[in-house]
Amino acid sequence: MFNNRTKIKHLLQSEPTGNEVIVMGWVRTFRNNQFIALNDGSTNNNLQVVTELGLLDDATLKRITTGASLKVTGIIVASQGKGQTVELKATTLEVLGDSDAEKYPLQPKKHSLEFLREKAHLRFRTNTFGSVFRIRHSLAYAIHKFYNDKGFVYLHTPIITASDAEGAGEMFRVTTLPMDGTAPKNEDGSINYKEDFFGKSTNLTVSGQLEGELGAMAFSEIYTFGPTFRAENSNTTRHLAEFWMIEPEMAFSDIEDNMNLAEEFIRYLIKYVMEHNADDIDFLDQRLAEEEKSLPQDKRSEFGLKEKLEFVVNNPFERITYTEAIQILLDSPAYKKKKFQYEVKWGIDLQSEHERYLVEKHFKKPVIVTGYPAAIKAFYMRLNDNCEEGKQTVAAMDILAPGIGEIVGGSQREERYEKLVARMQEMHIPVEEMSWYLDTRRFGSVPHAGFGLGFERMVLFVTGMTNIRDVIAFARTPNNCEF
RNA sequence: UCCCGAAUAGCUCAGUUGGUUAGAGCAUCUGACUGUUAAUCAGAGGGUCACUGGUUCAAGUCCAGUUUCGGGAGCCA
Repeated sequence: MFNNRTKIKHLLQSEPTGNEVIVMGWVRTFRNNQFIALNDGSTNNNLQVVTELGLLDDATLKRITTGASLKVTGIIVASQGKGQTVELKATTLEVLGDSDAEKYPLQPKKHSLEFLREKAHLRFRTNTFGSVFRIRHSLAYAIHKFYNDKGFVYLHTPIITASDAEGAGEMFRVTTLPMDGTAPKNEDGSINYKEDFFGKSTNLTVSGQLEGELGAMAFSEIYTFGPTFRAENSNTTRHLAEFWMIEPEMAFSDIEDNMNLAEEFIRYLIKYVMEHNADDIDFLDQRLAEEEKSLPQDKRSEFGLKEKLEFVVNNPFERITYTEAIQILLDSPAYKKKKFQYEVKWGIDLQSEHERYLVEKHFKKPVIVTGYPAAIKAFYMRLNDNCEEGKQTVAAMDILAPGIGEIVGGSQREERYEKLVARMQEMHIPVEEMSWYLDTRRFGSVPHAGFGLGFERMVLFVTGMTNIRDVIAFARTPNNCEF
């Protein structure tokens, strides 16, 4: 019975046909006892519902409050007012759900993002979060479309894993053993995980990459897209304890192919959203422009949101090696004026301030850095041949985005069995436990490469939002697991 | 985890060198108006000044600790 309704987005694009339609939605504001701004989440633009005098009794009028849900039957007519071309002249109106005006937290005014973060269950009903989450949806859809169209197989890698060799940070433990001290113990007093649900110690995944590689060794190209968990005590605007990650993995590919795919991928996603969510991008663009007005001159960004997205779509990313990056930093005015807090020399991991300088000051566009020192990168990355003495590098690549920092991290994988095993031993990775992984190098090993793209960081970049907690529905961060 | 900052009405914020009864706009409620666009006009209600302790004749204001939030750093996507 509810399916004969018309969506507001559709109605707003239609002519004043004089046809009778049914709409349902939530009241944003009620003006003049006569004009209802109704929203159903299909767009930020509200439908103006006009109730003529005498249509509704006083008791019903009082129930039309911000947040209340309505079913309205009416005629689509040309609007006499200025803010819209068509409006709905109501013939019948039913309040589906009341919303106590004294208790409903959202007002028809601008709220701070901090306040709305505490009301995450209701913030979808605001323009900003409406736009953000419609865009998030579009991005998720576009990701599947991109890889599907290229013939990649969507592989669901496990959420629960016994592998603790991924080396990507602290993990959340998964167990059914009691926490009150009565868990079975070994002779040395440590917990006996043989008695646990899986017969071993298990955790939530920090990456699907290693399993992804197994898939790539059969399907040639796979991608994963799922939740990832890191138990790091990170309190920043770009880290979550539970986040989503896309990890493509391609056989018969090297670091060049990897960079090409990542760059094409990012550009595709931006283009898709600019085409399919133009209204939402416009809204966020204006919102950001308003925000910027209240900032001091030197804190304002050079580009508006749309300008930034268009620029990224139309200009190739800068590609430099780690060694070149270090040289640029050493030659920079910032370095000479001792502006950097951290030391710059070959062998260091690039700090935020260094990445920001390269991306925001020097190149002013996304930058792909390749060829990092082996000592600061993971065991599975392919050792580059013919390196200078003492400067062994790996075929790693990080994509650094303005305002976000690292948005992609990837590499060509070490496909040579002996070199991989030697590297694992060097880095104290338990080789026996990883024999399933090493089997790919024993049986028909091929050059292959892949990367991880942080989904929420991508949403941040496309929406121009600045806090990662505002682009995921219910953020999980240290000390916060509400809703 | 470290550094910096903040916490006053439902929301956003003001509150002077410590000194009467802590204010404004918006929201809410009551009434008026009825082609409005975050409607407008008039009136009303609304406060554990985050918490705990201290200094003082006197603390929203000063000090210490705690909690929470924000920004930055590290870890990373």
